[in-house]
Amino acid sequence: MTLRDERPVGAYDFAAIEAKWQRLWAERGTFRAPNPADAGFDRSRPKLYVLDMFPYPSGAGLHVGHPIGYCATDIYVRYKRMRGFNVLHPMGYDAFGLPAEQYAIETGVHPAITTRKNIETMGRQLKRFGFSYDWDREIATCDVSFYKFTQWIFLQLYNSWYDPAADAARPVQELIAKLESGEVPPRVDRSAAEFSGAPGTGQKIRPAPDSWQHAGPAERRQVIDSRRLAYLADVTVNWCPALGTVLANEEVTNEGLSDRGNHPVYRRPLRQWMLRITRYADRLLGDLEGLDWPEAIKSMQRNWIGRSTGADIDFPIVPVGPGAPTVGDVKNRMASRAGGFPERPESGVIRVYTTRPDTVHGATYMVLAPEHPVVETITTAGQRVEVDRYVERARHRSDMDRTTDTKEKTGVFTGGYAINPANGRRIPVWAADYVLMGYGTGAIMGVPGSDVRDFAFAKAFGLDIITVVEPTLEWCEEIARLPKGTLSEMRAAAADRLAASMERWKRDHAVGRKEHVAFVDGYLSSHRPELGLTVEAIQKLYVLAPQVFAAPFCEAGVAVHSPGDAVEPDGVCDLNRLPTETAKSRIIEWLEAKGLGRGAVNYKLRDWVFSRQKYWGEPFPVLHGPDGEVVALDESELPIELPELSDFRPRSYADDPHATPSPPLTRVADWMKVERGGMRYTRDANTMPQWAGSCWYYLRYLSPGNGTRLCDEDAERYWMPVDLYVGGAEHAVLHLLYARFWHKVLFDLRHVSTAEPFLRLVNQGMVQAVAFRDPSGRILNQDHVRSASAGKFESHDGQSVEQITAKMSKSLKNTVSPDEIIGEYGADAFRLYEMFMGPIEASKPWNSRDVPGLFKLLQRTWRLVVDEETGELSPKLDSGEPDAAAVRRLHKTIKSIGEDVEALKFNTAIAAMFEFVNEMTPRERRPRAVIESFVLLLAPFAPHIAEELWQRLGHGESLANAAWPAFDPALAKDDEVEIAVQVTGKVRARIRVPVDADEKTMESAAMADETIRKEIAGKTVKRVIVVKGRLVNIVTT
RNA sequence: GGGCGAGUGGCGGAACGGCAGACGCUGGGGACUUAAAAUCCCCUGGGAGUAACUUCCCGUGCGGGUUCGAUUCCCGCCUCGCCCA
Repeated sequence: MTLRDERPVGAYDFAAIEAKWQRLWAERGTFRAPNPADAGFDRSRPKLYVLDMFPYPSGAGLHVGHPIGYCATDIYVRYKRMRGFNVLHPMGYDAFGLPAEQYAIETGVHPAITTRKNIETMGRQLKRFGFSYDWDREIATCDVSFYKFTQWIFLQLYNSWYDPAADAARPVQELIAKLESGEVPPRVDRSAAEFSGAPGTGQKIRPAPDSWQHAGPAERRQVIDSRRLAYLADVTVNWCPALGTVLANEEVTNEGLSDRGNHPVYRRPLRQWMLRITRYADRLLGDLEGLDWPEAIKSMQRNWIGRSTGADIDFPIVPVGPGAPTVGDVKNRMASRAGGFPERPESGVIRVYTTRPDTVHGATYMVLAPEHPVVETITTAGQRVEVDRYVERARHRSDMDRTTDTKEKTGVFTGGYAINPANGRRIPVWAADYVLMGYGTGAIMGVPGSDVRDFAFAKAFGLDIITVVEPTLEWCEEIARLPKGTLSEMRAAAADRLAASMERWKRDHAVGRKEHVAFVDGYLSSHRPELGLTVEAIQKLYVLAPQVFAAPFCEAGVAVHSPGDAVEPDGVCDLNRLPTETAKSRIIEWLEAKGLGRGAVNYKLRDWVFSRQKYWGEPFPVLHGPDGEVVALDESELPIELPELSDFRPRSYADDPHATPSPPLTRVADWMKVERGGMRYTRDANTMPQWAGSCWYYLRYLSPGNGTRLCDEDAERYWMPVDLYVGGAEHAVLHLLYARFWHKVLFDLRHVSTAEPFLRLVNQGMVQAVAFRDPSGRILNQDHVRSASAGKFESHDGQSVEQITAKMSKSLKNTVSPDEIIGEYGADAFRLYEMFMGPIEASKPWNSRDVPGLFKLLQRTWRLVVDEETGELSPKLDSGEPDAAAVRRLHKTIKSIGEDVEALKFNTAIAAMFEFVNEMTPRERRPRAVIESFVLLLAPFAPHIAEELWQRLGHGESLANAAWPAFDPALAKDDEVEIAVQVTGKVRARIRVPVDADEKTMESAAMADETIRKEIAGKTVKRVIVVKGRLVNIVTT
């Protein structure tokens, strides 16, 4: 006989109840949200758009971590519906992407089929939770009806340019008009991405035409194409010939091999679609201010955008070879830059970007990224072999690896020299991979006295180090503080170390630096270890001999040696004794006046590489012409459907770094070839990255059936922006930044009405797993552990084990499927437990042992209403006038739950429910009106049982739209409260006073208490602090 | 290395600068039962003392500070997590 058969007829049968109400909600369309134009729409109600980050439909199904955010938003929207809001709460699938394609390669099953199947499975799982989504609005990004508009948005990007005058994206037609009128000069806008330096891949950049009128069609096209928000460029990518694809940085190991398969990866330029997100950097940065997002996410985005201010400076290259101009000629040419600072660096100069132009006098060398085009031309015959070898090796290293400063610095001297424009000094030009082509101009001025990496580089290769910023005394104090030992030991060690390195330095650098040598000698004689190292001595030492230090001073200070003592006096910019900020603006003024440089803003943010050499994604709606020209398709030609393909494998090129990748789509020959107007075109064989669909899916929910527009205009104006967006913090940067970017483009082009898509963002925490560790360090899953006594656990073989928190993972066998929990306790109990675990933003461990507690709450609620033996309403329900105590408890509960749900503090809201049920359970008479109100309070959290109880209590309508119980503060108020009486901060007594007793009354009641009288006897009362309704603190001497 | 966040009973966690540990789990005791399960009630931070308690002491990672009063605010340190490098 099973347990189930023994249960009384009226027992809480969650399985039947949940199935019944899920069916009824679907049949009745309870959660259908009408759009403004639809029947049944009520404009008098306020709107609320609550969005969950949609899932990728993986074959593995959900584990208990996934739905935690969905539970939270469902409670919130169910509550808001009861408060009279029109709620939009949709769900869909992020269905294009790599895992499906990977699976297809392994099994040969078409990704469309597996994806469809996974969506069905996941949909079934999601529906078991009883979420109140409007399922009529379900979308999947891989549906043609959806990606038609992803392609449409791409066309919008392609057909737009960023108009600096409007500070917005505008149609390309406007650019053409401005070019024709001469308002905009016919300049080719080359991006840093395109300026990748490796020759021979892309189109030749033609020189800018003198005027639009005289430009030929190809020149005109280039001017326009170079301004589009979507453009083709040769960018440096991680090319893995063996896998036949380009890899993301995360997919490349530190050794420069592919994450999967350990194949060599090469950094090489490849022609890719790029999106000009960098034009939006300032707006993406500025508009963060108005968003109600977690500070951590905002700062991650700020960090990612990485705006910095500084200057671009041109360093002329010292010419070599017979008949070359002299250094003097070059200086003269630079001095006569009457036309100001050129927009693009002319040949013969190296342009750098620096955030510290004030330190330019301290630039003692230059470094070019190995990919920099000047490396090719500046390298002297003698250095050629070494440079080529170095450049080749650098191609294998990832950016991450190259810039990690724990690694030894590498580099090679090119043999060439440049001239420091600030002081006329000749300085060597190096190539080194710690400089990246993608940041700034791909070249830097080396200022070892003021930059950590330059300092390490200069030390490693014996380059000059000059201090141009005097360190602050605070910094010198830090330096004087050494880790261990007594003060005198520390000083002795510091002095010995300094003395030793100074001796070395004296040997190497004595010539021509009399002052320095004199100082060092003086220092050694007067600051022997026993005398100690003063902070002032350290400061002076750094100014004169920075090379003896372990690290440079890189903060703001006061300029020195700017210029130093050995330069030509005429026309230099004197920065000495200026604080860093003033020095920066002074030198920028000077550089701009001379045409040698200009103030500049730089971003870490790069333009977005938008092509993938994959099959399972959105095809690009463009054609490539025979001359390399791009023809964007007309909107009316959309969608461009992804063609059928049976072999998804990318073509492998063994280990040929120069092979051209051929994405899977190139194999669909008849699809690739297009003929129109007698001309032969080919399609673009790349597809869009997985981010594309998720960049705008929230707009498609607004009217998923619309076949002609991405969304209805009036629906967009009504529902947008998203009021609350809930999802994991792992999307903090990429998804949320890309989506904001697309949204702003659509906003500029007047397709949407708000500048930002997501007003409020909440990140749910991760769900971890409870695990146990035995004395040998083995991790056990909780099925192999039993609890021995309070807090003590032991394994089945009797060893005592320790409870720990671990990641939920398949390998540890500690994943929990929601299906198991729902099967045993029901969806309502599951939802309650997920929310009771702790604050929504916190990561916390799942503990299945705790679930029955929430199940019991529901059972006890059930028994408040239903007599289990008979299945009838409980005879203890009392239809008479509710008593004051019950009413008071009810109103306290209304207040707690209401406030907590508004603040998304669901764990404490559930605690209030426990308190209510604990108080009602022992009662012989339970006021029916009070219990009915409680059922409404429970409804957002445990909707199935609440609907069932509501119905049994005689209500014909669903409570989904019933009014939330009104809170009356007067009814929630207690008559008396217990307050604490402290004597000098220590609680000595607790007394009861009327709830609105004033300060005087409270004080005299406290003074009247016997223990307090004894406590303060013989002491002088200095002061009495009274906090109304809380405590009295008597301060005695 | 830098930035951000977090450290509270055996566990998950509560606490507008005002009685630390709400609420749940675990554990203990009791009622009901022939018995068990279920259910209901009571206790459950540590220590000390008492015949009884309306007793005392300690306690929110560590060390300081501000305050009548600090889990909460400020400074320094330690540990863990996340992001960036």
